[in-house]
Amino acid sequence: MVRAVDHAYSLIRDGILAGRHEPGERLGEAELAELTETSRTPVREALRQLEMEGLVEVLPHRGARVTEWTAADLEEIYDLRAMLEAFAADRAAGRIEPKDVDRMAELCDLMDRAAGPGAAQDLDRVTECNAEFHGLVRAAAASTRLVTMLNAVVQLPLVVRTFHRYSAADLARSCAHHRELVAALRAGDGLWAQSVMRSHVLAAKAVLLRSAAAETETR
Amino acid sequence: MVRAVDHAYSLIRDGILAGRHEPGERLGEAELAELTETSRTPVREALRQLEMEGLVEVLPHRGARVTEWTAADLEEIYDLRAMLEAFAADRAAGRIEPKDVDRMAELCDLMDRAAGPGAAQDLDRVTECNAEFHGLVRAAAASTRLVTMLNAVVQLPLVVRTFHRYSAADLARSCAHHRELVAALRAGDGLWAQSVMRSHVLAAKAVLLRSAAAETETR
DNA sequence: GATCGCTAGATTGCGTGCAATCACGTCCAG
DNA sequence: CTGGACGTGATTGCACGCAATCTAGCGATC
Repeated sequence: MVRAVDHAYSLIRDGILAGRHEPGERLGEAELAELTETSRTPVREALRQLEMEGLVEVLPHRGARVTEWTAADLEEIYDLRAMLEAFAADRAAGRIEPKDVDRMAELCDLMDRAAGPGAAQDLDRVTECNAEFHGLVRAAAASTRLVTMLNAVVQLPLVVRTFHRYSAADLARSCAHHRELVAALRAGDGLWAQSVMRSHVLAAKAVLLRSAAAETETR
Repeated sequence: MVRAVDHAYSLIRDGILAGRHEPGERLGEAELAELTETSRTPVREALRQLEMEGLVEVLPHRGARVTEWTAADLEEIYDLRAMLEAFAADRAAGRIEPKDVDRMAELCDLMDRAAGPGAAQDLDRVTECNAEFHGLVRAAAASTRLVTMLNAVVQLPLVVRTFHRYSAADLARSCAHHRELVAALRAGDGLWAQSVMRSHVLAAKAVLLRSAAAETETR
């Protein structure tokens, strides 16, 4: 059996990311303890951890709430992420192993297939491959602190189920970025890798803000 | 009375930063509970928080230790910090209030005086002013997540009492950077501010690595 | 003599009880 | 009818106890 803290942590975290807990919703310790089948102690520690990662906000004597994001927050987060991912790509270019680059190329193929139009399209699979792809870059950057920071900044926008907002053109551009990044890493060119990665994240930011604006329109 | 968690947190944190706890030293929960005059519960929460900030490492069932830093770690941290502080300076250039820029200019004068040679030199006072100076930049950047990340990355090197390693020339350059940053912010030029800030942090990194190398020599 | 296993002590992980604090509804005064 | 004080219920913050796990020291076996 794993530790109760980790169990509670991933259960609460997944609950937020999957949308089972609305932003702004109150998270009572007793309630979560029942949900995770543990006591309040591990729940409290898990909440502290989630607070550090920005997924929840806890106020003294007032409990925890799921963090709410404004459009300005999202913009800020994506700018931060663009910078951090670019930095990671730069470092990765000088350290990544050929076999990891090969795996990234494989993932590109998988994503191409899963992102293709028609009934076979499987956006959840794309999300999965995308996560592994970027995970390889971060791992190659070999910086524990950078990874921690990126985790904090990357998980948040997952709440909005990003790929479902992508148009066919957006998806195509994203795949092109991935392939170009593989080329840059294979060439060991940090400046190139960094630049592609920045474009990649800023393009994602544009998609998100566009579709967020569209949502506001229709209300 | 403030919360026991905060009390324990700052006490342990200060203890590490002031060098009362050696890197690698084991931090027992019972021991810390006695030290902070609370029970193990708030100590545990404080340790979790410190782990997130990278000051301690906790292993399951094996307790917490003060984090040890290698030269490669320090280099990595300063590169990260250079990037984050530069980003903050860029954002600050577009948002900072004139009165805050004025205060920064004042702080430059104070630092000049405290850093001057002779018996009146007061490096702790320089450290203090320096902290307020950079704090104003970060506050003006208006990004809670960025501030969190910077705190995590800035506190760590404080362990090594940075300014005491500065030569007269280093100090002079640092002051020049500060004045230039004030000019860039007053001009509202984000690119300039960003560039100066990057230089400033990378210069600090060079000082640190140089003096760390010298220490290794003499051993 | 070295390595492995075992036992004892110590330490962490977790559950639970109690006091402090907060939110909310009610009552009273203006 | 509105504003404020008060009381009650619910929730968090903290202390403590017990069980699970780890570390260290000792003895046995190869």
